[in-house]
Amino acid sequence: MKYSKMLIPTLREVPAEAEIESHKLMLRAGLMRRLASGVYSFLPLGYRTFRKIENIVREEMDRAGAQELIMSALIPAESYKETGRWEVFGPEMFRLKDRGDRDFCLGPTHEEIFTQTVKSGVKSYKNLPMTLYQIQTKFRDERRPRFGVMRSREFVMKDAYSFDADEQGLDESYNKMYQAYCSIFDRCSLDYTVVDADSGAMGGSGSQEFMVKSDIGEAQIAYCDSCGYAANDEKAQCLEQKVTVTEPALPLEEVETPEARTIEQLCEFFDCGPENFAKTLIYKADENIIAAVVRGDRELNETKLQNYLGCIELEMADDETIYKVTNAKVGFAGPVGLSIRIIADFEVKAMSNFITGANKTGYHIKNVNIDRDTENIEFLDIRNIALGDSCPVCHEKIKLARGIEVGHIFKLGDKYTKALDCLYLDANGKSQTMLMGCYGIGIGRTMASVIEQNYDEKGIIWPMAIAPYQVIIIPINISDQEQAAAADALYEKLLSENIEVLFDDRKERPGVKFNDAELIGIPIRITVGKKTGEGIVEYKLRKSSDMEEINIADVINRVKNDILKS
RNA sequence: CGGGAUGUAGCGCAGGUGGUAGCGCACAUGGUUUGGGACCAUGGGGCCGCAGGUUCGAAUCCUGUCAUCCCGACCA
Repeated sequence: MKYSKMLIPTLREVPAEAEIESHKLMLRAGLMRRLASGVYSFLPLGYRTFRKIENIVREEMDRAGAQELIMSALIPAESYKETGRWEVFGPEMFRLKDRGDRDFCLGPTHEEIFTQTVKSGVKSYKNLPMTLYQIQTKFRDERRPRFGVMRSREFVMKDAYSFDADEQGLDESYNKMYQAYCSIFDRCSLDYTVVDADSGAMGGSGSQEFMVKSDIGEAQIAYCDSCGYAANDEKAQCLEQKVTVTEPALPLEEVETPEARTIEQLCEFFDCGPENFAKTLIYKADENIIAAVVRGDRELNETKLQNYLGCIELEMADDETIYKVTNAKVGFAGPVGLSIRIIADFEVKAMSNFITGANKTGYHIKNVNIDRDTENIEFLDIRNIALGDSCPVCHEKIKLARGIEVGHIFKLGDKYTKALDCLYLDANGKSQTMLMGCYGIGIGRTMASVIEQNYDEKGIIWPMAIAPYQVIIIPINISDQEQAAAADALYEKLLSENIEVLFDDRKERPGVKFNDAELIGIPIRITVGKKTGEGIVEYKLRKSSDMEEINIADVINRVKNDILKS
């Protein structure tokens, strides 16, 4: 392709809308433009990479035996009403009505639609297992779209759904997808980690996320270098600590703490660290009010608590409710003398002579010992794992990192197939419910993650497999007959060898061309300059700082070689 | 949804005691240039987010509204 004919609106300056590197670079390199918050258009250069990622996904899905199809993004409400998700999705679903006032939505995910399709088309165990997928646009009206295409409201996702006769089959289908995902992300040159994820209150026997470690990631992951354990922090298990030091239990003492209600204020007031407190959080779990107690310096893990309680909704209680159950304003709740159900983290059991709220506005209690001072407390793991905690597998120190979720694989079991009566007849002619798995990859997010891991101060450094073009030819002076002719001949030659080449035929100064080539991240750069007469051109890889002069006749082989090697 | 900030040319920004708009880059034309974002000259481009209000007069002051971004909350 001739550069002069292409729409590549590179920007020198960073648009004010972008905060993170991948977002800035995607705008600066002319890969995409914003249309509305969380809605983006891909421009020609960006779309080439986008399609390459799609194709890698497609090839690996096909190789794993999955079949591609495409569903409508416009879906009638009935499809979601049967499983209750028309309500569950709430305002996150883009809803609309047709001229006859019938409810529709733009699909946020397609479990129901695939299940219906399989239900009507598959009747016998002989047709199972079956895995179907699509690469299609999803719509979610996110509360807060952010970081460009990382969290957008309209995004392309590959979503696959497997249907099996039994658990063993589901495991096999799941493992095939796991392998396919590894191949996909390997081919995209992504450095990723697979972590255990929470499978939600609705059951399911397993779920894993493919995470790209990055400071801008929205998920916290815990991992262990010595045994390889890795989990999303919603899932990462905190071990029950052995009680090692036991101070003699001191008598309870009520202390007036008029202006201290946060842990920070209390530390100052009592002149001690946050680990000497236990904080008591009042929650509304469906229709019940409960208290959750964790050490002062810990974070409550709502997912763990919700899974334990088995409730549909879990939210912090409002001030009024807190006053009703604790007899005190917010900030003075404590487990001692509290009459509602109390769930405490394991760690609280190991604490001695700690401080908690007194359930009396303006007062705290010192020297609390949970076993002595309270009863009927349920102890379990309800806190977030923290740096330096023990690995639940090998007991070494846990490390923390942030991650971008680029893929998620999930054993759904019979959640949807049961609700929608997706049945098959087994070998005995008996009706059985199919078991389902679902598997997603965000295409745009994957693209942004690759950039997040592959850039320098000059711009993007595309891995060969997904670069918009493999080679860029830069004639230093296009007005120079000899250079122009040599560059053009080289261009035609590369094209005839089916190499994807961008020919920078613009009448620009060399600096402009070099800077654009580096910004858009083309892996191989061939400069046709003053040694053209001697049959010499310059050859440089984007990812390396070495530049060498090679004979024009050797270029083709060199390029082919570098493409093969990558 | 709570907190914070910003809307002036394609991009980045200035202007602000009220008098109908400016800089850099980009763009167009001509010329000089040609190995790391050239120079000179000329030129095109703006309902100053939108709507009300105050005023003889509003980019500027007031009110409302919309949009965008950041932090948080929430969430397949």
